Amino acid sequence: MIFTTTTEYAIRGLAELAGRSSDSKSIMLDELVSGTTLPRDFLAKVFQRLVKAGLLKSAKGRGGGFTLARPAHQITLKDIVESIDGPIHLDRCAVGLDKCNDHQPCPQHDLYKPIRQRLKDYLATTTVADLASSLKTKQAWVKIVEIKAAEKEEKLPTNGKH
Amino acid sequence: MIFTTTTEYAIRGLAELAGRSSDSKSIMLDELVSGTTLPRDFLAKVFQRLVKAGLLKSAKGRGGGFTLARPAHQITLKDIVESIDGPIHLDRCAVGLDKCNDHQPCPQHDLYKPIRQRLKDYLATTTVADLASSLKTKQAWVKIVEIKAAEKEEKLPTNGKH
DNA sequence: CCATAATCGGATAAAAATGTCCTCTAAAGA
DNA sequence: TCTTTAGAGGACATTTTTATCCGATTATGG
Repeated sequence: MIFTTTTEYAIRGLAELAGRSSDSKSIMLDELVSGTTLPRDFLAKVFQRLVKAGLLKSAKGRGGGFTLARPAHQITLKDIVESIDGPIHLDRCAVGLDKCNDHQPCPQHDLYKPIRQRLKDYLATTTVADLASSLKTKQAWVKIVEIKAAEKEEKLPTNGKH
Repeated sequence: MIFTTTTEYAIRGLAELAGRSSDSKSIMLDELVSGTTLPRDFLAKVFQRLVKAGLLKSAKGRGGGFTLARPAHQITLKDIVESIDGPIHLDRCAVGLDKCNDHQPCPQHDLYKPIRQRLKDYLATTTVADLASSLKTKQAWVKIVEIKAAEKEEKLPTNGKH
């Protein structure tokens, strides 16, 4: 829900990119996806689109790779979604009446409006920098859990499972 | 966004059903879709699922058709969505980290949470009765616009377009 | 009990989304 | 200049979603 698979790859890819390149060095795809579950070849296609949309810069050949076209805090979720899916059309009527829009609202339309507005705000204000930071925090979190699990394993060596 | 095509058909179909059967008489598919853009055969499949999910009752043969399995105000959007897509998984991390959930949240997760909660509330509180009422209001609205357009047409008979 | 009328359910098709592979092109460095 | 390295982009494969069709099944009414 909310995002398509392709869009999610774009989001994750950009978050990884922003998180890994401390300075503004370019990063290669192979490096970017290592340690993640991101599908290398498909992400390549997605990144091509992001390059054309102006969110990424790419360089061929040796020392090539990808860089953010502008600072991470200036790339929003909205930018990403629109680069992939085209203009966001959250304005459609929930009931599905095509002639329904902000100028000709149905009651349902108005009920849904505040939610839609919140979503829009979220998409417009959340940046790749936020995502990268979230990603790092989360990765640290996962690591801690793994360490604790390993410690537990040591104390219970009888159970050979996994 | 938000709903898949199939889910939207389900929503629209149920709204039509609730709006057309003043009492609890059953309605045939052909009658239901007449005057709408709902695809008859595909909706038939969708309705089969809703029957199995317990939202609709169906009757074969003469005098058959579909009825709501319970009062319109007791069928929520959530019920519909889950009948089609299975349990709603709005809880996935926006960043796409699979190990992220309410017990192991990442920062992004918490930012998105209030929106998700609002969406859930909307799905849980909006009923087929609401949708049917919205639909009727809207249909009346469209009719008024058509009439006004026709009046305008009479005053400008030179323009033969349409 | 037969003709009719309606959904059910299987088969199939068409379209869109997702995923993979391979060659071309551009850039860097020896 | 030649070789290596990286993304670009076309072709193709797979999967999922959406759509259509038709015979089977079930019920009604004469």
